[in-house]
Amino acid sequence: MGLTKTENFTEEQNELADIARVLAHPARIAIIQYILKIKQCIGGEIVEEIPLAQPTISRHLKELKNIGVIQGTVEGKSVCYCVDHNRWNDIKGVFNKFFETK
Amino acid sequence: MGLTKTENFTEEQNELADIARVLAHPARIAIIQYILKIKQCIGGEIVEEIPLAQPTISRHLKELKNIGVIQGTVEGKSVCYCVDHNRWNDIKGVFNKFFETK
DNA sequence: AAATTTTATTGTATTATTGCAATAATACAA
DNA sequence: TTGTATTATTGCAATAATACAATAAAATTT
Repeated sequence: MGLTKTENFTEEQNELADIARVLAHPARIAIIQYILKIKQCIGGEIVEEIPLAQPTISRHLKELKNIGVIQGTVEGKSVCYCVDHNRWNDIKGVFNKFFETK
Repeated sequence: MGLTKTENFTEEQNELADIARVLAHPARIAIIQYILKIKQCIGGEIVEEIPLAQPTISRHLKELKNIGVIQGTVEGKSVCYCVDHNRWNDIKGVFNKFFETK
């Protein structure tokens, strides 16, 4: 059917799967790493850094914003992106908990 | 196109994305957690535990085997599944490295 | 050998994802 | 206001993923 039966699983399992889905693309990994490295940047820099078309980057940024791992602030014509470190730590915690499953 | 341009990204980025893709389904999370909890079990037990049809479970198990996080050993009519703890630790390491990005 | 049990594979339908081109939207500059 | 720069959205095509029914495959049991 192509439709995940989320209702059969716990909130935690769905949350982890949702985050993992967003991390499941190398461009999105690369975007996170780039922003972490240079602390903050405008969208155009990401488009220059990642060899994909601007609309495609825009979609990936949207997915990353959806799970809150990055945030974009409009600054004139540009949008300044940075990692939300609180959310980043939350996500770390979600994975750590999973990996420490006893 | 629906076709990820993996050639544009590093091996590390692709590896992390590949693992994340496999974790990006709550049933696969649930399967890993279940096997970790009871140490080992046969396929039929997983089919009873997870409310999805047997062929669907079989596909999820195949994905998990593909990244090596679980292994299945044929035992008579059944297949005994367990987590490959070496690979499990590798995967932990891949995520830890990512989350420690400075 | 025939029936049974257990798991894997195939076929099919449906939905999701990825990517780019074209275009829209927004803000600043001239 | 017109133009320019930057980012977001839409439309479309191609591919991937999810799920179940049906069936196949392999080993055990009767």
